[in-house]
Amino acid sequence: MFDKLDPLLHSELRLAVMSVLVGTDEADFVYLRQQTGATAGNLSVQLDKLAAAGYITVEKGFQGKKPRTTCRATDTGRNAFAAYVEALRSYIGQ
Amino acid sequence: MFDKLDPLLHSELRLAVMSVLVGTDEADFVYLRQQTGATAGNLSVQLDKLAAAGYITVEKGFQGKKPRTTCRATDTGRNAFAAYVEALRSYIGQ
DNA sequence: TTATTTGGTTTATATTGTAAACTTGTTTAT
DNA sequence: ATAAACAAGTTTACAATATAAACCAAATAA
Repeated sequence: MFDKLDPLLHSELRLAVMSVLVGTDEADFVYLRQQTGATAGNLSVQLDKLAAAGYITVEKGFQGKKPRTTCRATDTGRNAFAAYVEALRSYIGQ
Repeated sequence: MFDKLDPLLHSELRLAVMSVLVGTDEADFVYLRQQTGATAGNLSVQLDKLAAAGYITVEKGFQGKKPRTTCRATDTGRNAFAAYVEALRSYIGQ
C-alpha cells in the first residue's frame, strides 16, 4: 500500500541538501547553509550522514586561504532521491 | 527557499494515517493497521499525537462486544495535510 | 477451565535531530 | 604586535522521536 520512505532522505535538512545537489553539479558548505538556512553544526552532521551512505561526496580544499568544502550528489544519491520522490506519491498522490 | 515541513506530518506512519483518513470519511484502528502495516503500539502512539494536535478525532465505541476505535480527519488535519503536500513541492518539485 | 485471539495501551530503548560550545585559522582594528 | 572579531566547520550534549516489546482486559475457542 504505502512504499517505504528511505529514512536517510526523510529528514527535512537532508532532503533540502539533496534537493539542492541533484539540481546542480556541486555546491559548497556556505552555499548549502544559505539555501537551507541550517545551522553549521546541523549541516555538518547531516552532510556526514549523506556521505557515509554514499549519497554525496564531500571534498575539502582551500579557496585562497579559506577552507572550502564542496559537495556533489553521486549517482547513488540521485537514484535514491528519485526513488524517494516516487515513494512519496503513494502517500500524497501526484 | 525551502518551506518548513510540519513535523507532525513528516513522519512515515502519521503521514500514512493521514493519507488514508483524508481520502475517506472514517477508518477504524484495525483498518488503519492493515493499510499501514504498523504495529498496534506504534499506531496507538501516533494516533494519540495526531489527536492531540487536533488533526484527527478518535472515538472509542463497541461493535457488538468488540471495542472499535474510529478515526476521522478534522478540517484542521485536512488543511495541514494539504499544506504539507504543498510545502513538499519546494523540495521535490511537482 | 484454560488457552488463544482481539483490540488495543504503556513503557523502555534505540535512533535522530539539533543547537551550543568548541576549534582552527584569518582578517581587521588598535 | 596584539587583541578582538570573523569564517568555516566539527564535536558533543541534550531533547525529541520512533518503534517494538511487554502488558492488559475482554471475548472466543478448545
